[in-house]
Order: sequence, then C-alpha cells, then structure tokens
Amino acid sequence: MVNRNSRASAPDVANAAPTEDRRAQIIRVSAELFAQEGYANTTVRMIAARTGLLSGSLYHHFDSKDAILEEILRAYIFELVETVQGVVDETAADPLLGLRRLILATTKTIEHHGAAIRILQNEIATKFLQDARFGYLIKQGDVITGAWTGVLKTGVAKGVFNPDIDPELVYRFVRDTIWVVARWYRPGSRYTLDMIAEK
Amino acid sequence: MVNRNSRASAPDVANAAPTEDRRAQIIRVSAELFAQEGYANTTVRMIAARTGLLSGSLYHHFDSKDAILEEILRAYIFELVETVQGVVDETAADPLLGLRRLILATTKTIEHHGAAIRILQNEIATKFLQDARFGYLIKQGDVITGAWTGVLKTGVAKGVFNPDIDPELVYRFVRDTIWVVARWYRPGSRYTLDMIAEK
DNA sequence: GTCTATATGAGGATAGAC
DNA sequence: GTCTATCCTCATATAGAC
Repeated sequence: MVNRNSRASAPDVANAAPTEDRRAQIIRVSAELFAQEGYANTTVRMIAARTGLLSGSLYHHFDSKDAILEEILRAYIFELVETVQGVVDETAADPLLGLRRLILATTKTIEHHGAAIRILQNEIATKFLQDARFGYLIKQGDVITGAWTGVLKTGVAKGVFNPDIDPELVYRFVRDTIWVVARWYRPGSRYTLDMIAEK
Repeated sequence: MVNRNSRASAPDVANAAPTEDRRAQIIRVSAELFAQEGYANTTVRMIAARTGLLSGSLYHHFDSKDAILEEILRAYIFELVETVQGVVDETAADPLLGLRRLILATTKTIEHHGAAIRILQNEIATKFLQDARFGYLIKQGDVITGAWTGVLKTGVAKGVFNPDIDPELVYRFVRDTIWVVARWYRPGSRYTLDMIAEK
C-alpha cells in the first residue's frame, strides 16, 4: 500500500524496529522492579528514572503499565510452553526421564526469566492476572499443567510412579518448589535433581 | 488515678475490651484479603465493606492500614518464635529429632496462620517490610533462623548431617518449601515428613 | 523520541454529626 | 461505634511543545 522507496530524506529503516533497544531496556528494568518491589508498588516514575527518562516518555513505547507487564510474562510463558512441549514429545515412552527433563528444563528457565517467575509467583493469586488482558496466561498455564500431569499419569499407568499421587497436586508442588529456587538462585541446580527421589 | 466507681450511668466495662470482637473481625477479614489480593491491592474500603462498615469507621479501631498488617504478622511471628524455641530446648541432644520437630511445628502453624504466612511470602521482599515499623519482624526472624541453623550445625558437628551443607541456605529452602504447602493447604501433612530424607 | 505540564481518578486518612 | 463528607497525596495517563 505504501511506496516505501518514495520517501525523500528519512532513512529507510522505519520498519526495522528502530526503538527496540529502548523497549528492551524498559522491559528489563521493569521486570527487575516488578519482581523486587511488587507490581503495585512499582510506579511508572521509578521505571522511567532507572531508564533515564521521565514518566511521560514511557508512553511513547508502551500503551500502559499493564502492557509492560504483559510483554514480560508473555515472553516467559510462551518460551516455557515450547520447551515443555518439546520435552513431552521427546520422552513420550519414558515418564521418569520425562519428569526429570521437565524439572531440569523448568529450572533452567530461571536463568533468563528469573524476574518473570518471581513476578508470577507473587502476583498469580491477585485478581488482575485473571482479568481479560491476561487470559492467555491461564490458557498457556493450562497447557503446561496438562503436559506435566500427562507425564505423571503415564508414569502411574506404567507403574513407574506411586499410584495414589494426585498428578495436579504433585505438579503444582514441584513447580512451586522449583520457583522457590528462583528466589535464592546463585549456584548450580544441585538440589533439584535429588528431589526426583521423593516420588 | 481514675476513680473507676464514680461514673454514673456507663457500665463498668470500659477497660474490658468491649470492641474486641470487631477488632478480631477486621483482623480476620484483612488477613484474608492481604493474602489473596496482596497488601497494596487491598483497599481500606474493601476491608470495611467485608466487615459491614464504611472505611472511616475502621479508624476507630486501628490507626492505619499498616497497623492492621502489623498486628496480623506480629501474632504469627511471636507464636512461631515461642514454638521454635520450645522445640530447640527439648531436643538439644538430638539434632535429627530437632529438625523433624521444627519442620512439623512450622507446618502446623499453617493451620491457624495460613494467611499470615502467605502475606509474608508475598511481601517479604518489598521495601515496606524493611521499614522501621516492621523491624521486629526482621529481629524475630533472625531468632528463628538462629534456631534452625543451630540445630543444623549441631547435626553437622555430630556427623548426623552432610558436612558440606550451608545451614542458612538449607533452612531458607526448607522454610520456603513448607510455605509452598501453605498455598495449597488442604489435606494432612504427609509430604513434609518424607522430605527429611533428602538431607 | 523526550520533555513540560496537567487532567483525572483512586486511596489513605481526618473531622464532626449522630 | 458508625456514618457522612471531604482533604490530601500520589499514581496513571494524556496533550502538545521541542
């Protein structure tokens, strides 16, 4: 529709995400603040100050404070879904290996998405995450839950896991225990591997 | 200083906590809201509405929203300190039993102080808990930490526990893992006992 | 793309009538 | 002890100059 070559002096990079650096910076700064101070306690002025801007300028890059949060969580949840589905596909025949790999893969996401996990852990119970805007979180969360419980149920069926476990409860407990690690993350993930024993 | 018998028509119960029921109700309602919605997301108007009051009336019973939170957390932390010290005193000679009992006792506090634990878990990282008003929390928290690490160090010295553990790290991890249970609390505490195995 | 200035609204808290 | 009415502050978000 637009003749991209007819513009006179403006460099032809208008569609090449010229503001991506600033956006990324805002995302990174916001994630840290949301995780450490809590979403409600973090003001747009704090975000702006740490980015080297004034608050009004943020709205050139994002529609709202909510939109920033959404982008942080979206990046995390979709990567996790992809990872989890990959593990499930590769380990369909071996539930014990599948569970091991799920735990390992989930633990590894702490490295790059530690802030997102801490935000989710702190804010997941609050209303605003159940608002329409964050519906995709519930949806993708269900996909992930399904993957874990699928592996656990297969394991039970095959006699690998204790038959009187509640798959969903076990999943949530293991997940939250991994997330606890995100709070104290420092060394390698030694403890998590041992945890498999208690199934 | 005051002649308590000289008052004319008012019943002589002025010092007998005549508002204790209302206070308790406000505390209970607030604890639930703080735990579920988060402290910052809970408004005094929400608390008042669930109590059957209007917001202004709350200030007859409490000085501020902070004061309500403080009372909730204070009740929890001091009971926990007492419990933990009792366990330590009784099990000085047997670190393994001491650890078992600490885990069990801490888990049991979930029953009556579940909301307080969830609040602490969600808000502990935020600034306001480090403010002067909540200094006692840090202080009593240190007492509890000292009790746990004491038991763990004694255990290491006696050769009961693996010598290359970091007592403080182990404590925090175990504590947080127990607190995870507080989120999904429903049945009896079966899993927690097994957990001892992984030391 | 960032700034200045400001609209708009919400939340904590207070004063005084009942 | 509760209500009505309201103050004050602070946070999100917008408009328009630069």
